[in-house]
Amino acid sequence: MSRRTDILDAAMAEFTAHGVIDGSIAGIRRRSGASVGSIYHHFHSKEDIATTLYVEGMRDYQRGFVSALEDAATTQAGVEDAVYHHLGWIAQNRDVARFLLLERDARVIAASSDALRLLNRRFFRAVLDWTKPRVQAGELRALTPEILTALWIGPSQDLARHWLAGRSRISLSDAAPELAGAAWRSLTAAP
Amino acid sequence: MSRRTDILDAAMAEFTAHGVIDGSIAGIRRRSGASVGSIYHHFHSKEDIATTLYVEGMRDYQRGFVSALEDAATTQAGVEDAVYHHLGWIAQNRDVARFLLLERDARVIAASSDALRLLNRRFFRAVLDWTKPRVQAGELRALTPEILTALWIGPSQDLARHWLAGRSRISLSDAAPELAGAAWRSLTAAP
Amino acid sequence: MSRRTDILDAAMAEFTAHGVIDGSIAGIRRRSGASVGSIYHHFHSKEDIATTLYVEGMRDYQRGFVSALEDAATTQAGVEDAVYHHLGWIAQNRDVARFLLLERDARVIAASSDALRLLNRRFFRAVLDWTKPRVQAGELRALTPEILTALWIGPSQDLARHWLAGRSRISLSDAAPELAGAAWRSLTAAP
Amino acid sequence: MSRRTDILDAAMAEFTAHGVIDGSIAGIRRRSGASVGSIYHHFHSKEDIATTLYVEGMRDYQRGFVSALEDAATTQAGVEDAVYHHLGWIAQNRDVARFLLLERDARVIAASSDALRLLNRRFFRAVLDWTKPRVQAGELRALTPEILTALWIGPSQDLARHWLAGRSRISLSDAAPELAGAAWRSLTAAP
DNA sequence: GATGAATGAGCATTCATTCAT
DNA sequence: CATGAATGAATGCTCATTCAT
Repeated sequence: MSRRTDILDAAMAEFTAHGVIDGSIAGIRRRSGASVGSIYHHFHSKEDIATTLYVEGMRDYQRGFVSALEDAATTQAGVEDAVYHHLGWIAQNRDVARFLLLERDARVIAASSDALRLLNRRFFRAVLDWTKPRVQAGELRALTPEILTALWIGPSQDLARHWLAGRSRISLSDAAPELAGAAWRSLTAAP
Repeated sequence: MSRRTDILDAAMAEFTAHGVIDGSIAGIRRRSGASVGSIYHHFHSKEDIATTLYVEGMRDYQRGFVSALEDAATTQAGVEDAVYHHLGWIAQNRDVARFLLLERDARVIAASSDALRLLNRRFFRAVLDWTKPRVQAGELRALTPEILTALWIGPSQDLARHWLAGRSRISLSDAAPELAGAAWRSLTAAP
Repeated sequence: MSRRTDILDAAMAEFTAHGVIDGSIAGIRRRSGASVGSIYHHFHSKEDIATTLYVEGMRDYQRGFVSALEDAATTQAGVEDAVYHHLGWIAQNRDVARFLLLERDARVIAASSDALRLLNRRFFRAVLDWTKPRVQAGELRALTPEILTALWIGPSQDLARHWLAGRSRISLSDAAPELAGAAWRSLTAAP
Repeated sequence: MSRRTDILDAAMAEFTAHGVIDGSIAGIRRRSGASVGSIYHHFHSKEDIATTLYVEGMRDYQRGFVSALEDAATTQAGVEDAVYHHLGWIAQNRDVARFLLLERDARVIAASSDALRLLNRRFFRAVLDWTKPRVQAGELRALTPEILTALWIGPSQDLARHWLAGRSRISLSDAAPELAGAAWRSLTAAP
């Protein structure tokens, strides 16, 4: 089990350094100390490793997001806590976040992964289960899921992307209150 | 001049299909009809081609953005027109937009091109020149440039990203009014 | 180990036939039966292969030279035996010798190999250790190392070069007594 | 005519810097300012340029060598002056000398050149015409041409090679008297 | 004489993956 | 479980040479 973990850690570092496409098995081998054969004993392919990392990272992120919603006392607290979680999780998990947010190669993150598809379906369902009654209660505006997501998380996502790329001088936690407030206003203000 | 243009067009198609890293000179050759040698006669390297495309695309986008601001009669119109331009330009230039927004090698491209750096500096300067007096006049809130951008364009960016990846069922133009309105509220509403 | 040796043998043949620069990995592959990947598994680069051959050849030559000196009963025998060894070794190792003497990329090879630098330093030291006391004893003339080498080995080197290039009709062993005698006279005759 | 000369000068510089094989037409174009097409208007091929340079350099060297022999008052003066000329010419024509002495690629210096073959034949004939009567007169020992050359010029050649490669700390003119004297003794001393 | 766009064969090197031990 | 030698397709790029203008 240790070997497997070593390999995943090494792969995370390798992919962080070079991206999934340019990251090499040789690099993972060097960082992990495992032999090529051993890596292929634990994983089917490089894509398998990338998918595993992607899914595990995504699961962790989504779990926190849903928890933030469920633990919130009010609708406003839920909307805002989700933003705080988003920014906080990214700040706490720079490497994984960089991987989840900046890795754009569709072939690699493979919607081809059944695990990932299942994960996403459950996540969207959970978020929808939380928002729907609140929309019906008039607490949140009626928006299509895409627009709702864009208004809610889009700004944080944009800032995080620049921050992860090293192009932002302000910290995510400093920006959080502003972005959380804006999200709440965007999801509630009359048009 | 025709050859050079043919090559750029072919490269755009090739990079759209496979990304910059996996897109091959062989593919560009096939699509353009030019020989390998001819391609290298006109460009130094594959990255040079990518950078050229990137810079030309970015210039076109930024020009439209700044025009939207300068042509606007009021501050509100400027903020909203910029959002309309953002979404409209992406819808009109799918391939280029996909290249600018989804290309994971943006770091490589961005870092290597002096032309791009200059372009971006001028763009940010122009946008700042437009917003600054309006902030001082109290028409826009005083926000750090990063947060201002995130609130203004972040939601549109997020939606466009999903749309370009084929994961959105609503059209960008349908979403535009909502996002434009939200941008204006985010940049003006009292905290 | 066999594979590695096969590759070195094939490379020697390839470089003999075409030189290091024009000799190709494809040629080494064809001659050795090894795959491209296997060649690169054993060596870093084409230059690495060339350097390895160069160093091993040089080591063998130098070992014989020093042995000739150390085994000689008298100073005259040492000087002359070294000449015999020089010509004999070249005659016995045509391919390697051609590689060591005629390879125009010697500068590249020489400059890049720490192993080679070390080898040469030890060789010059060993030769100096043998000559120095004999100079002090008045058996050999006091000459700068460069001139000593030129007088001692230069004529043999010149003849060997022509012979290796196929431009000499006389055999090296036929010429040896004359060149050995001349070397001894050059290193001892009063100016 | 100027263009042709420019090209030859540029080629000399290019070949000096990179060798004939690695020196490129592009490099000659850059150094000469001539276009690719212009270069090919004046010369058939890269090899043609190399051969031209080689032959012109060789002609100049050989002319000086034969002059030294013919102008000498005595046999000893002739033998020694030839050595002086050899070292002096190399010191005065570093680049050309490097090209003539270090360029070892047989395909390039092309014994295939009729001009070069003719040149060499005449040179060897001229030298032989000078030595033969002096051998018959007992002034020089009876040696095969190869060995005679090796003893006469070999040491100077060896020293020059190291000097051209930058591996010699003593100047050629400082070494000349010693090498000239040694040459005379080698060509005359009783065996 | 001069220009430079075009050609395409050829090269060194990389890398995910397989498999015998 | 682990090792590392072996595979070979694929890639970006170079460069001497040709030729229409």
